[in-house]
Amino acid sequence: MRARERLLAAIEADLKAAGMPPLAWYDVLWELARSHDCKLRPYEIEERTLLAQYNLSRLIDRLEREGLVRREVFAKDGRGRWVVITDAGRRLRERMWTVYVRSIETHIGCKLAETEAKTIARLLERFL
Amino acid sequence: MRARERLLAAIEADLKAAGMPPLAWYDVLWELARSHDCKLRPYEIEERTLLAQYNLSRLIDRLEREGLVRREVFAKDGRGRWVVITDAGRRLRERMWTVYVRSIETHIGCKLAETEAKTIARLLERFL
DNA sequence: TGATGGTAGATGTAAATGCATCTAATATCG
DNA sequence: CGATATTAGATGCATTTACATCTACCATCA
Repeated sequence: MRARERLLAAIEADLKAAGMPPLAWYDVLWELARSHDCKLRPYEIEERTLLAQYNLSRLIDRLEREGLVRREVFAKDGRGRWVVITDAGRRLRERMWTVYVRSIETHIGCKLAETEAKTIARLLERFL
Repeated sequence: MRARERLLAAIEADLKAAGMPPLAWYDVLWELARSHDCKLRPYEIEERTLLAQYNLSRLIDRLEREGLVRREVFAKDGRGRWVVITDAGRRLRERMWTVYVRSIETHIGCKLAETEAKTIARLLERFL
């Protein structure tokens, strides 16, 4: 819990210092960018990011307001929506990644050997 | 990050189901209860819990409003305060612990062997 | 001593979150 | 078919958090 607190604070600070939005934006944009058609249903984003439904709904509002994603109708089910990443969204994600990857290397990579990182991942994935 | 998300959600849910306040309250009460004189300076709580200063200040407001802690003057430095845990605070912490410990056992203990838990702790403490 | 800078903690305001609930659409089953 | 239940996502409202700044006090040093 504490390690996560420290690391997240450091990474968020790096993003902010580079004039970037919060990490949660990255997570959503990344899930969209790597998805099959660059679009996902809100509930799929929810599952992948573990964001709460009502938080995600509003986060999508913000992303949409910034032109990073677009909501489209989901024809097969009138209740559903597609969330589609835009070119601007894709570009922002890439720019965020250059900051993020450096941050990961600085705060995490240099403190863990490959095998150690794998060990942590193996043990922690039991909780998922 | 995800493991923490899942675990914290589960633990918070257990606390809430038992009619208890959030885990952050526990953390503060616990730091106070185990401190030398059952009192700490706000900045000490901040260091131990990693809560942000402005969040802690308001969390202490809430705890004080509930009669769980008391703010007292810190004679040696007029800028400082003592935060003192009250009997009610101590009792609440104990009641929270009975829920919390069960929650830890349910969600964590049964999924990790002692040595595995120690491995995680050893690796993650590099970030602290 | 008194100007300057730093520290401890509080707080106004804006933004985000949590909770409960709502709307609209679909699924189920008599 | 029609009533009822369920699901996807949005939203009103209260609480909490973030950011910036403030107040009060202390430390330093010319």
